[in-house]
Amino acid sequence: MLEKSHKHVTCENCLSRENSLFGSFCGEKVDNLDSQKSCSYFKKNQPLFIEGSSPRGVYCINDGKVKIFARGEEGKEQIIHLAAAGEVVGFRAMFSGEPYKVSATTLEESNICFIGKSDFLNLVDSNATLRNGIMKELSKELADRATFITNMAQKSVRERLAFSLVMLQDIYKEEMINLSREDMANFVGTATETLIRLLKDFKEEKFIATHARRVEILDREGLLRVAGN
Amino acid sequence: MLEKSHKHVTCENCLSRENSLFGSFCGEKVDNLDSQKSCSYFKKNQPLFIEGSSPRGVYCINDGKVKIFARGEEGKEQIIHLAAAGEVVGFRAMFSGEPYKVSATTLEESNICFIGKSDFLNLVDSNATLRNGIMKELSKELADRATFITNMAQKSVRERLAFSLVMLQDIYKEEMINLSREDMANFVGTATETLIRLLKDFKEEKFIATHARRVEILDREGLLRVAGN
DNA sequence: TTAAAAAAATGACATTGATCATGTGATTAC
DNA sequence: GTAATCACATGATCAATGTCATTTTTTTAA
Repeated sequence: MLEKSHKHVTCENCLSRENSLFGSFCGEKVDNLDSQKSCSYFKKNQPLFIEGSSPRGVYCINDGKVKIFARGEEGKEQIIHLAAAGEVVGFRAMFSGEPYKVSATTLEESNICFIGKSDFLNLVDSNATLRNGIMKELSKELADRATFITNMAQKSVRERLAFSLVMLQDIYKEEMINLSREDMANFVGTATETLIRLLKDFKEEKFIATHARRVEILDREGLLRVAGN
Repeated sequence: MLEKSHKHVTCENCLSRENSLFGSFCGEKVDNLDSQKSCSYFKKNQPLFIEGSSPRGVYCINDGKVKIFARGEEGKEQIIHLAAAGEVVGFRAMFSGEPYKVSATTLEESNICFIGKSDFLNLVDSNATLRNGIMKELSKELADRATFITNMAQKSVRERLAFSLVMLQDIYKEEMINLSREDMANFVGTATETLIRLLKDFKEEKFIATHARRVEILDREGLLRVAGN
């Protein structure tokens, strides 16, 4: 596995920056950003921030994956969003002026840069392109969540799992999906046992294959058909 | 019932404006806003915009209520948000640059003002307070939807209905809740029959009373207890 | 390498809540 | 005023899915 802990990252040659909120930055803006950020290595299952605490800044994922989740009453996690390289997480609560309503934890070892609250807010104030990018991002995510809610309310677990697997493939790209069954269940919104049973069904129906915990998508179209999308 | 069709509304003395996104406006800004808006009367169940169409501007509710909903596969509505006087609806899609992913329809007769896309975007560009208000609003709503998703995934219909009734009371204030059983079911995310049965249970347990279709909350605390919040 | 712990998998069972059928009451249109 | 339509309500049924118990496999740590 990639040894992420020794990577040295500058914003200038950060590949993840290209598609990120900071993708429009160039020249001295990049240098400026680089001087404001601090970069650190996160182990698997290490929290970036937790529900109830106050935001201190934003996290820009250079490499790795992060789950954003809320906790229901009995403490059960509901994963709201999975963030991959290039995504900036944690800025929503900074605008709302309230403590975090969700938590963020790494799903694998990750390199993640941090930008302090005031630096970030100054950037937003002084850069219209960044600002528009953020408004666009917030709006898109709002639309995504409307779909999420509708799926949750109207689709069966089987349909939601099929859809989730396709989404997961988009996040994991060429890699195989590598999530614990519990996390997967918390993403789909079901019990772990139910999730495992349905994965088995999908395996028998040749939609997927499993290699230990890793899941390989064999028939994306088929899954989309099951999902009814 | 109030005869809303003949109201004449100016932004200056619009009570709903106070708590709205435009609450910070004063002096010529208000006059300016007033000259840009057009105000119209909407009948009950009249659409403001529908899923798939492109945003032409934003709608500011002076009086009345609006449901924001998505449609699932078989066309079943899922109500994502209920908007009351003072709320501005329809601006999210304007920032995302995509067609509406949701629809908006009045729930009762309403007075609603319209501000065209370019006028609104100019306002946003030139007014930092408005902009911050919008970012705050978007972020808060994002957090609300995380809770919504978690409730959907982890709570029983009974718990969700209890919680929904409390939310509805906050929207209807001193008035009684006046929603069709179908709309209520589409808000809670259940079948109409199930909703009706549970309302009956709550009636027997003295949490609510019904007057024809109207629902009166008798025991808000009790409902919150049932909801587990 | 092996023991211990954690995660995954399977089975049995109970329960929720959706669906379909039907009836009753309220509102609308002519 | 009456028919027709729509919303509300209730009953019966059953599949989907959650829960609890147990076993097997995988991972971790000594």
